[in-house]
Amino acid sequence: MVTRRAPPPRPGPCRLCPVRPLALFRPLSEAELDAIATTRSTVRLVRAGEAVLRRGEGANIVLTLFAGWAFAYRVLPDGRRQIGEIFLPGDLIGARGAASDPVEAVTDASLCVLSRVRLRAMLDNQPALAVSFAQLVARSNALLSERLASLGRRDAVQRVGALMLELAARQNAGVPPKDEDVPMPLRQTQLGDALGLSAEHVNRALATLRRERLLTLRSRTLRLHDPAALARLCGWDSAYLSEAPGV
Amino acid sequence: MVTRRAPPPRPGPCRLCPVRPLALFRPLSEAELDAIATTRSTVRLVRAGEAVLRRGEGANIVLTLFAGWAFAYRVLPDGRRQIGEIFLPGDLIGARGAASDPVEAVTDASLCVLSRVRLRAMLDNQPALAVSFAQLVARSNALLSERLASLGRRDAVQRVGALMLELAARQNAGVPPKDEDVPMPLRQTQLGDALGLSAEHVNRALATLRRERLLTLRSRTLRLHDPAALARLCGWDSAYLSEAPGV
DNA sequence: CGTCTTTTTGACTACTGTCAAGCGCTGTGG
DNA sequence: CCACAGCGCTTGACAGTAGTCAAAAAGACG
Repeated sequence: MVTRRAPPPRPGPCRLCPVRPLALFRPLSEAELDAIATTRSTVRLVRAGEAVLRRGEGANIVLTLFAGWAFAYRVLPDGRRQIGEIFLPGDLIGARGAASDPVEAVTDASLCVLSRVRLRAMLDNQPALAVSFAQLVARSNALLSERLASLGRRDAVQRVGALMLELAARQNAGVPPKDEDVPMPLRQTQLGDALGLSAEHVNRALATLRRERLLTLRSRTLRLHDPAALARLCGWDSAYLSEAPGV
Repeated sequence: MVTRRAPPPRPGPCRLCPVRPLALFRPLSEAELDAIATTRSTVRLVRAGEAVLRRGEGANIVLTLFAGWAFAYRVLPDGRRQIGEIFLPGDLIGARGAASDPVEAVTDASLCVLSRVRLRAMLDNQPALAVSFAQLVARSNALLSERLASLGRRDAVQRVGALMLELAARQNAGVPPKDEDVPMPLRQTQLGDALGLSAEHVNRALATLRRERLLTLRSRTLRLHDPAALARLCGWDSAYLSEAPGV
């Protein structure tokens, strides 16, 4: 039973936070951080498959993903689903406020919850924080633009390859590692929903990439055998991942 | 020759700016605005088809579109193009900084240019401005997510319909107007590049929508005959357009 | 009016989706 | 420790949507 599994790691004191360098609060000094630690309302633990943020809930809170993966999605009236942002540790969830899409956990996950009114108060007082906030959203825009290019102008094999490169790179300081095991918890159905493909076709694309000896994806683990060749095949360039200042 | 055509309107004094209610500086008082007017470095005039922002130029400047339309795009190694954000008057261009995609003018356009370092200084001093900036970036995020859903999960007719609804709504305070002429300067080739379709297929989709008496698009002018029915057909909901505070 | 761009239409190709069935791993219960 | 149940992954056959190529019609501009 899922309940038996070890829970995801709980966040500790903010000033020791291992994901802070990636997250909203990176520009703050330790002293400022201590102030926030008081402010941080709660921690949220979510199991794989459960809702991290429900429709509309974003009007009240913002979360920082501490451990685990999650994704935002939208369901069209005919039932088809499109996955938008894919969140990894350090990412900010719910930045769009009331207009935020619902978010679901891919793996068991733990998150730091911030009330939106408090966040707003903090942003009003700390311009550096507001700028950091904007930068995170700007980065998210860069990722969305890249995926838009995928859905619009890449075929199935290239889409799958480009997403694997991106997710591997985001777990490896921006560089897709060669011949190393990389966690890849997304199911093929979810990959399909993220890439605008059917799950079956994702499978066929993965088979092609495996046959070409470019990558292997088995039991939630990805291995890139030749990231450079894969990037060439997919027309993928890591530039959009850079932490380039949005302002 | 294009040069003969009347130039686009030049922006006047900031405090009288007609697009300010939509733009970055909306939260500022008239007094604060006067300070900025001094700061505003230049105005840029661009003709239809020319570059508004070149690759990498975003590292140095940010622009506010004053008049005309523009779009950001990305070119894949095989030459295919994907249009990302579509900019209308009041929109902020280049918010992603160095990572911004190149931007091209759809029509003749005029823009207010802000040096990035000055903008940064302003944001640091005016928290309201920093929050406004973050909100604009968050709104752009919402538009990108919606288009991602289009490319991933809507068929050609729905994609074209949804984009027409969005662009009509954005020119009409968020509501797609019924039976009114709406400017729609994008060529079918550009619509295709925005929607991940070939220009020919865009044309077929438009023909279908015309046949169904849902809309007419002729000589750069769009007319929605039944926005409600069109929205139903496309699974389109205007919620994502709302100016809902991102923070 | 002549030229160039944009739009339209048609025929054919190809990629991707859908439906269906079989396989396999993982975790559960005996 | 082994059989079973479920979910996820694979594979195949076929259908349908969209792309490509080609050419003509319709506008836009000088």
